[in-house]
Amino acid sequence: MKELYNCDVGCPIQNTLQVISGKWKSVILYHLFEFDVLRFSELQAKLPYVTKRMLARQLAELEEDNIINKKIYATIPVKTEYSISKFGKTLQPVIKSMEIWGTDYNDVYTSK
Amino acid sequence: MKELYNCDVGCPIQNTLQVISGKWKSVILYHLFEFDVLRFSELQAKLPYVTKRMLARQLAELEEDNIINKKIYATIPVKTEYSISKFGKTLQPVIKSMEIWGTDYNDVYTSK
DNA sequence: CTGGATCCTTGGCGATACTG
DNA sequence: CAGTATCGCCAAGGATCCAG
Repeated sequence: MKELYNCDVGCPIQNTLQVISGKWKSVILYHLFEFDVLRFSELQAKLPYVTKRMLARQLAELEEDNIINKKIYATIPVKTEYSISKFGKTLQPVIKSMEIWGTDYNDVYTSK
Repeated sequence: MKELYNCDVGCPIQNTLQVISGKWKSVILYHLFEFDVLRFSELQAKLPYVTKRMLARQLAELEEDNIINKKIYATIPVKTEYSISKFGKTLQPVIKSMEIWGTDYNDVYTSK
């Protein structure tokens, strides 16, 4: 069950949070925007501090929300590929603005 | 202690998350961007589902990060005012893009 | 290789009471 | 009014094992 933001004051931010607030979702999306298609193991490599379990959960939620597409190759061993869905691409401005800010003010936290 | 996103792969998104990932921070910022100045009790009224304790913590963290300014009037009873700092205003594109997406895709989650 | 199921620990967070 | 302090619960999340 994913966390719910029950906002009764009609704050539009809440809708966005529903989708990207997961602890690692925006980072996952960032990488997927950059590389278009990534396998599970590749994502794991990019987020080494995130456990497999959490990564799988976050991916599952993103897929539930139709933000990403999951493609399973029934080879042996199995292979999966994740990519941003058409709907997911609408989030690009959000992720991009976060990326820009994070780049501009990189020093703020690395210097701490 | 605030949660730490220890990303060693140099993902700029992480910097942004450090600042706005708190459970209610982006919503707080959204309201502060809209109203410029808000008292503690006014923020409470806008986020009725957030406990006073959590609101105070989120505000304290935002102040620590120099995102918001806190002004205390030593009257009786005490009165405080919160506003976005100069540095905090650099986050406007991020909050704004979240607001836009949330508005555009409002129906996605309200219809569920 | 890509997960799911299970167990177990931790700390996030609510409830309540207290203070200047 | 605007918080802080203390207690306690429960769910988020880690570790490990299992499976197709």
